[in-house]
Order: sequence, then structure tokens, then C-alpha cells
Amino acid sequence: MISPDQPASPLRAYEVVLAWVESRILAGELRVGDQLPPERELARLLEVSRSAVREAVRTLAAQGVLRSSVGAGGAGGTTVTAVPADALVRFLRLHVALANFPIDDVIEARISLERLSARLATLHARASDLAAMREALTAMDRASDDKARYNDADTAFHVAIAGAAGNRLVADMTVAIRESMRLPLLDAFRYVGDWADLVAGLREQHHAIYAAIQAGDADRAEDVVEQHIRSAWNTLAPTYDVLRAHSRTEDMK
Amino acid sequence: MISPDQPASPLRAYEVVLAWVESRILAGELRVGDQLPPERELARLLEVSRSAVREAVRTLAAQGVLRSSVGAGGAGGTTVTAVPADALVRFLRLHVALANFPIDDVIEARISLERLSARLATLHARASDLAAMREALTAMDRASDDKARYNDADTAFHVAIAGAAGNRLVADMTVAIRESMRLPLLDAFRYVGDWADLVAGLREQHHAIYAAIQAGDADRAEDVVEQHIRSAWNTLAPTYDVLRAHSRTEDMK
DNA sequence: TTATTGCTATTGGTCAGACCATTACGGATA
DNA sequence: TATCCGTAATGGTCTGACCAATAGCAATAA
Repeated sequence: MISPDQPASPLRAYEVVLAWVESRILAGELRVGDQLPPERELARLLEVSRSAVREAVRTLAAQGVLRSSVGAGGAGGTTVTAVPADALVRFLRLHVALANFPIDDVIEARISLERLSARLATLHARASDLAAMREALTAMDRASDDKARYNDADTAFHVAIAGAAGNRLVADMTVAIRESMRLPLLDAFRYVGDWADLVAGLREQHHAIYAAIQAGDADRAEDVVEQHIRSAWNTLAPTYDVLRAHSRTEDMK
Repeated sequence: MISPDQPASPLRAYEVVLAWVESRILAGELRVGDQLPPERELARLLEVSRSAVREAVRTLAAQGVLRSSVGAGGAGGTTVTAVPADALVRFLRLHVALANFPIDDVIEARISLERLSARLATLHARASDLAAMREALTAMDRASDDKARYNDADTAFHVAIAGAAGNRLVADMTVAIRESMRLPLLDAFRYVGDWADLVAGLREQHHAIYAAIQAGDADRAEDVVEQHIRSAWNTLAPTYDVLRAHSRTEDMK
């Protein structure tokens, strides 16, 4: 046989650039803070057009790996960064919206990750972390009549726990999962039956989580977090399903 | 105050396109299988250049949300897809290489997710799923002298479990985490002390996992998976750290 | 001497226009 | 009726140009 590994298509132009940058990052030759050659120069070097370079740079920038800024000198140019949070949010939000990643799968993964967060937070939480959680709790109390602001405070509480856990990947995943559910959740909020009742239940659960973390009871923290997420979702899922079905039929007419 | 929400920079050209596509996906107006307008037409519609459209399309394609193919008629054009696995792999691999997402954080998250996988797989596994696991087990036996192939079979085993669990997000995350550790792991393999001993230990652990899943013992499956991952990592971590430190000093000279 | 000003080069951001390769579709032909 | 070929549509790529922001330096003024 003749070179079985030879790809049928000889790499698109922008893939050449992508491969160049990625391989250097994976090899450790490009680190956070390092600068890429100017686009024009990179284009000459790899014998592709500047458009191809730009397309590749854009995809990596969208993943939080590169950051471009205009201008001469050291401040300008494209540098290697590592800001995965936003990228993860966008990624997950889109794929949840596309009904890939079914919402129940996301909930299940969220429980798993937040159980871990709760456990680690219980073991590692510093005073400032606990303060952030308390602040989110009071923010929820203050915003209990504004559903969007309430949800943001709710997210802040869970993110504070993830932050206290000290695990970057889990924290970013938690943020991404919460954000990916933000719009669907707000929709469900609008049509939920007894809002005041829901808030009262959530309030109790959140305080129980905080109490367990502060008390250093990791096992209990894990369990109340899971109960909390399941309980909240059980309340909202029916509304969510109805809205989902409704939007589907809407588009058919 | 005058329009406090007004962003200082009035959206870059490619961001206009990005926002157009993303908002339509989030609103449910664009679904998997739907076609985007041709690039030239979209450029006219949004009053940007075709380059700007292409850059936006590329970023979404890199996230597994769009797929472009040349040609006229229905087969050509850019369509909405939902293939997040590759995108997740690339994303995580880069950020792990950039030492964002410290390896220990990734391991911790992996344990959490694979515990869930093991539990769900125990409850949902079908005969074909179990067969896939067995096949991976025998593949490991056959490839015990080829470290790269062994690692691939090892990955296949864990992916088979994640697949049997039936949770798309967890499965894709599992694949991504395994892949992100592939190169570092192979490096560590090369310098590990007693390879035969390591393989023997892993073999026993893998069979214990399979046995628990097949027996329907979810609690035990969870626990042996966690023990397996921790044990393997405890063996490899010292080597990994040494390599890490070495590559750092290498670059300094 | 020191501080300010303004010019210039560099860099990413954007655009216009062209050409190529691939593909589907339909009409012409056997 | 079946086959073949031209044509149009589409993404892929390149070239070359100009803009906007920025830094650094040189000329100038205090």
C-alpha cells in the first residue's frame, strides 16, 4: 500500500496555521504570555494568505487560547492567553440550545460536579469564600421579586462554592453549565406556578448548603447540594418541557 | 447618564455575524440540519465583508456547531450541526497544555464524572455495551507491549463505560479529558519504572470495574473506578512531575 | 535639561474583488 | 430512456489595499 496515512485532502490552508500553533502549544514551545509572529509574517512563513492565518487565529481566540490587539510594539500583536471560561460558556450554551447535550444529561453532570465542589469547598473554604457565599445568599433575599437578578444571585452562590473548591476546571464547568441553562431557566421561571413558594424552598436549601459547608460536614454538604439541584429541577422540569414543546410547534406553523 | 449599556467598541464585524447566528440558535430559529444563507448573501445582509462572515463561521465550525461544504444545491453550503466531541477535545487539550486547568484538577473532575459514568453504566448497560468493554479489555491484553496502543485501548474501555451510561455530556467530557492527557501520559509511560508491573495492576483494576458493572453493583463500580484512577495517577504523577520540571528547565537554556 | 508634541512604523481589523475546486441540476445527445 | 456535459452556485483561497490604534522616537518648546 502507498502511504496509508496520507490524508485525502492535503490540509486546508487555515488548518496548516492551526496545526502550527497548536503543535507548538502542545510541545510547550508557546506559553501563556508569549507572542505569535505578526499575521503577515506568519502568512509568509507558512506560505498561506493572511486570511488563512486570521481564520485560524480567530478559532483559537474563540477558545480563549489567543488574544489579539492592535498597535505597534510589545502591547500589540497576538499573544497566547488562557481564558477558557467564556469559551466554555459559549460552547455549552450553544450545544444545549441545539438539544445536543439533553438538559437531563446536563443536570446529571452538574450534580456530579457540584457534589465535588461542595466536598472540596467544605475542606478548603477560607473566610473570604464563606463571605462570598453569604453575600450571594443576601443578594437572593434582596432580589426575590426580580427573577433575572434572583437567578444571577443564585448562580453567584453556586459559583462561589465552586470557586472555594479551588478546582479551576470544575469551577469553569459549573459556570458554563449554569449559564447554558440561564435562558431556559428564566423562561421556566416566568411560567412557574407559585414563585414565592419556590423561592422559600430554595432559600431553605441554600442555607442548608451553606451551613453544612461552614460546619465542615463534607458528606452532608454533598448530599444537600444534590437534593437541592434535584428538587429545583423537579419543580421546573414540567414547565421547561411544556415550553420546549410549545416552541417546537410554534415553528412548525 | 447616557446609555450606560452602550459598549465602547461597536462590535467588530465578525462579532456581528457571530451574534446573528448565535442568537438565532439560542432562539431556536436555527436547528440542527438547517442551512445558513450563502456567505456572500449573509455578508450583504449584515453589511459586512465576506471575510468577516468566514471568520465567524470558522469559529462556530471549530466548536462543532457549523459545518461547511462546497458545491451547489442542497448538499453544499453551511449547515448547523452538533458535533461537540472533537471541539471539546481540542479545547481541553490546549488548556491543559497551557497549564491552565492543572492536571490534578482534571484528575479530580475525571473521577467525579467517571464515578457517575460507572453508576449509570451499571444501571443501563446493554449487552452490546458490555461487549465493547470486553473488547477493550482484550485489546489491552494484546497491546501490553505497545504503550501507545495500550493507552488507546485503555481509553476505549473508559469511553465504552461512558457510552454505556448514556449521558452525552459526560461521555464527551470523558473522551476530552482522556485525550487531553494522552501525550503527557505517553511521556510518563516511557519513563515509568516497572511497566509490566503497572500493566498487571491496571489489568486487575479494569477487570474489577467490568465485574462490578456486569454484576449490577453500582456502588462498588463507582468505588473501584475511583480507586483505579487514583492508583494509576499515584503511580504516574511523580514521573509526570519530573518530566514537567525537566521540560521547563530545558526551555530556559 | 526636561517635558511635550507630533511624525512614523507596526499591527490587527476590514474590505473588495478575483479565481479555483467541487457539486448539483438540467438540457442536449445517443 | 439513459448518458453526458455545460452551467451556475458555493465554499476555499489569495492578493492588495486602506483604516485605526499603538508605541517609539525625534523634533521642539519650556
